[in-house]
Amino acid sequence: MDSIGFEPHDHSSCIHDCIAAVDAQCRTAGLQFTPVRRRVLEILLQEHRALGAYEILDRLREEGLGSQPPVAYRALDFLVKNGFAHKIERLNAFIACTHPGEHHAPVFLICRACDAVAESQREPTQGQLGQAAREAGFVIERAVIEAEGLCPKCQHVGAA
Amino acid sequence: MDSIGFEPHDHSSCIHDCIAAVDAQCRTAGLQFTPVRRRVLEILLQEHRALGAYEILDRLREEGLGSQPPVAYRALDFLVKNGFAHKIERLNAFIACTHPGEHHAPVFLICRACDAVAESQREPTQGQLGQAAREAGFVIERAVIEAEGLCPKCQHVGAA
DNA sequence: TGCGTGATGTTATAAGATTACATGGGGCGT
DNA sequence: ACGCCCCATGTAATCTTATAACATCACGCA
Ligand SMILES: [Zn+2]
Ligand SMILES: [Zn+2]
Ligand SMILES: [Zn+2]
Ligand SMILES: [Zn+2]
Repeated sequence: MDSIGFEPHDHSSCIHDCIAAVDAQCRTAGLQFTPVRRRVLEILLQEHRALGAYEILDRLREEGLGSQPPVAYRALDFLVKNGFAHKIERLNAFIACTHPGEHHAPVFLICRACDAVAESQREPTQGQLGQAAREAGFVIERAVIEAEGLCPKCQHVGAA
Repeated sequence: MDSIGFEPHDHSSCIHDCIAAVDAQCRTAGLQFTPVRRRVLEILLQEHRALGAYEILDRLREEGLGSQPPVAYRALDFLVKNGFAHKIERLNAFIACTHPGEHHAPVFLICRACDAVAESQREPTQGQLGQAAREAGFVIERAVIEAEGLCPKCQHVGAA
């Protein structure tokens, strides 16, 4: 569960740890970490890539956990609103957060070849976006920062 | 047609100049700046905000320039591909470019109150996104950088 | 027990985007 | 002039993504 998602890691513990962390946070914050919500987060955690809402819904349906779009969207809304997952605007898809709960401004690196997505974080009010905003007198409340390109693994595949 | 879109400016000349610039560029590059494509760009230029494809299509339909989605999407594809317009992923909407033709990496500031959108530009491989990418060994090919918040005008309206 | 709040279940529909196929005009070599 | 290719456009149908609206249920609490 490191900040960058392209390196190999112990994935089963990655899932388990993250669920446990979110579970604890929900308890503390008085949020209901219900079966559907938990399952959706697990589904997202199983991949380090973004899943569309309807892909998630398909899996829920197979498991008898709900079959209509609002079921998936509501669970995703909950996860996103509370910082346990993020929406990748560029893909209209969702991904589990790799630093759940911490107040953060995520930055995504999306591999166009293998679809892996890495999450990093940066302070958005600093850097070039912050500078552009200050010049314009604009107050940033939320920032979408998503880069598309090739992850380390896929660069080597195509290159000689 | 300055880089930041929140300041007042001579809008009619802004439209005219931009169309003329794109027209010249198309001629140079051997691209067909057809009536539909021109009209879509004009429609986009009339607002400094992002328009959905179907909003554009509605206007085209009123003018008898085409009534089916592909007409709008094809014109938008042309404009986006050639750098005359941009898609705002966060809004699923499109906006005219304020520096048409120049090879550039746009950064958008979106006012959530009045929907105005300002385009600025920064070199994406520098700054914090570039740093995150380098740390991960990721090669950026394209970056979506969109900030939501309040423009200068709308900050003063809400505040006392 | 009765009430309020928040989660779910379900139907229908809105909004955004693409596929596939038909049509039509301009340039070009013959 | 003719046939051909390329590209833009016209049109129908379909697909994907997302939300609105309303019914139901379970829990905590007065
Ligand atoms: Zn995160
Ligand atoms: Zn990859
Ligand atoms: Zn631009
Ligand atoms: Zn504003």
